[in-house]
Amino acid sequence: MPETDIELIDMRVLEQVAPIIRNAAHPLRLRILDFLRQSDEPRNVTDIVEACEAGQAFVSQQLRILKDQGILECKRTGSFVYYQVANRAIFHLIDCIRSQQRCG
Amino acid sequence: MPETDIELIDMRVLEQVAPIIRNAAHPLRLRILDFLRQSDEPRNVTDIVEACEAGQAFVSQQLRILKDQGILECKRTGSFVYYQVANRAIFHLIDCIRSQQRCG
DNA sequence: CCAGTATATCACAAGAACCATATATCACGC
DNA sequence: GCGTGATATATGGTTCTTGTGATATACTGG
Repeated sequence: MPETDIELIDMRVLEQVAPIIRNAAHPLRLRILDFLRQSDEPRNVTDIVEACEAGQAFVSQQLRILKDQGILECKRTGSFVYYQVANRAIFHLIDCIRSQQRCG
Repeated sequence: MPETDIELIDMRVLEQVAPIIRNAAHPLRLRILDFLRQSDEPRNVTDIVEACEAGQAFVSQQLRILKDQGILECKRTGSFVYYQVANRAIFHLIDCIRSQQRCG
């Protein structure tokens, strides 16, 4: 019975990481991340809205959520705001989904 | 401007996968999954409760959620119910967290 | 300053997630 | 059938999430 020497991930790490993953795990937000991943360059909000086929306000809110989690970062250029992925660990998630396409 | 030939993951796939990831992305559920991953053999509820340092009812609920998502499966042996990971894609998640320990 | 486009925020109602407490079921040995 | 340990479900208050419509702010060109 190998039950003594199991070392689990620190609960504090889990508590820190869970909301990040959880926040990424939303259809629209995954789509945004996928779009940015495929684009391979920063994209402005209008482009993202188009790619997502969703309302502007809603997309903007999702961008905010992703930015607050440190998943995205953005920079303003004139009247445009360009977003890109800041935490590349998220690419693991996207790539995993992409490579499986039938996880569940 | 490379914007035409971007092929995004099908929205239906994202809608299917998102809740699975979302449901895994919870501190206690991640801990359960981590524990089962490290154990490398099915574990009964009491063991899991101990490893998680959480209430029995609560853990049982989380197990149910994970099972409903197809992430876990279980088999009964006498009065014990043994759980194990059914969808090994989840290990990517765990391993990713484990290897980074400072995603965010 | 004004009009127009780009982006962000607010407010809200419906619904879902969280977690605890209490209670139920199930299997076993006697 | 009874008592007990193992596991599951019910219930409910609180908090978080979702997606929408309205509105605000930021920047540009004229």
